[in-house]
Amino acid sequence: MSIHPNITALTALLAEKSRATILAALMDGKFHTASELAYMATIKPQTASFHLAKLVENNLVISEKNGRFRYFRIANDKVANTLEIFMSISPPPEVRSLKQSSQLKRLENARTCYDHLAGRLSVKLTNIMEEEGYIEKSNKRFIITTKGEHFFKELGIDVIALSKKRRSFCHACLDWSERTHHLGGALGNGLFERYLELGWIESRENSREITITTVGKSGFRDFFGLEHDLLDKTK
Amino acid sequence: MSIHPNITALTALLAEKSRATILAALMDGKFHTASELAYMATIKPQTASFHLAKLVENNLVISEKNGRFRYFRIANDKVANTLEIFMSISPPPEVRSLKQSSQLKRLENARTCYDHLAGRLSVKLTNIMEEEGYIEKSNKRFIITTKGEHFFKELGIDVIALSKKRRSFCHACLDWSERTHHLGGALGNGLFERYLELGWIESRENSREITITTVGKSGFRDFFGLEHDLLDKTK
DNA sequence: TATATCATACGATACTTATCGAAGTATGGA
DNA sequence: TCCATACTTCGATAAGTATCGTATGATATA
Repeated sequence: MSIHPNITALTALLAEKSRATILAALMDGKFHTASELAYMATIKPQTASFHLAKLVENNLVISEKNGRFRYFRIANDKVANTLEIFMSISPPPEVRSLKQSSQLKRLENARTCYDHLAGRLSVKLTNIMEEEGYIEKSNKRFIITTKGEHFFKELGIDVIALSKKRRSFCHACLDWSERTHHLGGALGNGLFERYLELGWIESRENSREITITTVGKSGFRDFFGLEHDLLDKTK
Repeated sequence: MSIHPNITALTALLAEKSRATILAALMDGKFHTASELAYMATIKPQTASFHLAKLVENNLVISEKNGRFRYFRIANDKVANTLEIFMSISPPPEVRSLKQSSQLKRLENARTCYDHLAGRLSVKLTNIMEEEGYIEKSNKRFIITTKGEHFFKELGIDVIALSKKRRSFCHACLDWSERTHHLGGALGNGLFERYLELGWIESRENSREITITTVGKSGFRDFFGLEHDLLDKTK
């Protein structure tokens, strides 16, 4: 007898090309309409609807109705995290073009994980925050120090408002390209939104790719002491 | 377009009950015959053969012929590690009996991960070795210190012989019940074999479960300073 | 009110694949 | 040499399911 025979329940959902494509598309953390997802997976809307119903039924995806549109999104950060794991485990696609290769590199450098930053940039920033004593790792989460409270306030983040949100506040999220932790949860999301607001990073349409702007380079250097050269070098 | 659409290749193999059962059975790191696996998955030998061929074809499993028997085993520690992840992600089975519940607890306490120790015991030992300065974590692996070389020699482990094996020597293996790292690779395997040899632990037939003997309790206390009480308490 | 758009429901179809019986191959022992 | 055992190959079958055409319901716009 096996120990965890339930593997099939989850994997069966991912073992289908169309569903996998839909989920991968949703991994940018944004809402998408059914037609949009159908187009991305190159299937008819009925088929997408069929798959989305299954994903909703199994609590991987939630939907929100708005007028005649229905918007779909990954259900929660736990699901997003699990999908990140699956993606990192699965063999990377054969690199056919130079374009694809550099796209992969950029993804490893900085990408979204559901609703916060992931990749090399995210891990670096998290490490710096830990070294500087803004946050401390405790068990499987981070806690904010008083020094950290000042830092986040200066950055323009309302820590108190964030902590009131009904979700894990300061979650240590496993980063799968870097094989270590980065900051997730409400604070991770708050930081991500703030970077966008400040124009430090830019999120591209229909992609999880994140680009660091010139303003961002200065910002991350001034606030975090992050030398941007570090990011370009692999390991 | 998705980034890693190859998820399907792996998940499709795991999405099938019989194959999942076979793989789970093989996760004890030992060789098993085709008939044995067929029996465990409650399918006919032909069907098992069919599945095993697929698993071999996709490099998840390797086979070795010995007389009229054919022995199957997980291909390598990377595959084993990946399967560990899948198992930890998938929802645990509903606990129906007291027996099953205590079995689960014992598995979380100490089990095999392919060919080395995993679970609470393994993580504790790894932490101690790191704190005592026998090993140091560097990037995604461990390195042995000179102090550590003495320690392992005293334990009766030939570090030099192990380092000559053509496999990752001192791999930091992610532990999925504990959500942190434990020691894998050739050294992890060497330690595991040595514990068995010393009679500190016992491996049960057809199970990944590991039990710590009375001799083992003293051994782990004397050599590692591990108080066995620590293991019984959850977190 | 009429019409176009978005999404879902239903039914038919075609494709995939897990399963097993029957037959075939390889090996070891009597 | 003969037979039992272990495993694989082949072919047939049955079950599951992804897909799409058609139709229906809901909503926005004109």
